Amino acid sequence: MMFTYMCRTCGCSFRSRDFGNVERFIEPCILLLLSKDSSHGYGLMEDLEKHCGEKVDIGDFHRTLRRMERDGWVKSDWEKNEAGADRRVYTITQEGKEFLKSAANSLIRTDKLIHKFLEGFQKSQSV
Amino acid sequence: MMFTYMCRTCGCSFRSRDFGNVERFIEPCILLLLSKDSSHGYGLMEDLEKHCGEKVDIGDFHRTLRRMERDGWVKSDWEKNEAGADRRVYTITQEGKEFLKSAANSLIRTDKLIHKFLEGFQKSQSV
DNA sequence: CATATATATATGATGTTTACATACATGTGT
DNA sequence: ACACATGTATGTAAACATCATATATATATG
Repeated sequence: MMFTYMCRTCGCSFRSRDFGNVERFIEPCILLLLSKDSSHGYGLMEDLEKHCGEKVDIGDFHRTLRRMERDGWVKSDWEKNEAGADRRVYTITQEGKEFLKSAANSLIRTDKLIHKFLEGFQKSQSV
Repeated sequence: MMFTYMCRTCGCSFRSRDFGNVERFIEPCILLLLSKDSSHGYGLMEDLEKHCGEKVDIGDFHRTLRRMERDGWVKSDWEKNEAGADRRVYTITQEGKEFLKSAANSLIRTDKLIHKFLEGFQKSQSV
């Protein structure tokens, strides 16, 4: 999620990330989907765009899945695919389920911080 | 905000960031404070820990303020200080006020994404 | 059959952000 | 003289994100 700004002095455009990104938000989103059913990377994409509301970079996405396996949240097995290239099918682990729970708790805390900020902001705007 | 994990293979402990951080959340928090009154870095700390709820690294914090000035959200002036080292006093700019508004809007959107996730998660847990 | 397209996974290069340590300067209290 | 509080700043390394590109297979189309 990048943002294009305009430089105030020379008028050149520069890029910066949009604001409000939750770091690695994609991970609990993936785990929530996998907690319902095992799936493969490419197939998770469509569901993710529905659930996360954001476009996902496919390269980054696969790298994220490999890291999640390294971290123990998921495991993978290759599956033969008649209709195209073979698939690596990901399954959530017990540790992944526990991480999903703790991530949900962290997100509740994050949500409170955001609310606290928005409350203060709205108060300042209504003056 | 770091988190200590235990490695599953060798038992060593490794550190990773806690989950749920909003990237550069500190920036709109600073701007919200400065929209009420100009202040200097060190002095903003106490208020920030109240408003952001998290500890702030002072080195990182000053670097953030310098970047925010470079980006045009704030401007600074040196102020003589009888009771210690001189202070760099930051004031919000018009552009900073506009960024604060757009950041608030982004955070409303972020909040919706988190809610969508938490709803799905709670549904999956109640089965 | 050559080419394009959809499905599918992976990596290289680069820049940004964060964490932690450390440096530097001034004034106060003992 | 020394510790401590106040105050700002930088060096370094790891983690993270972005964008481009590589690789492979199956299907559709001219």
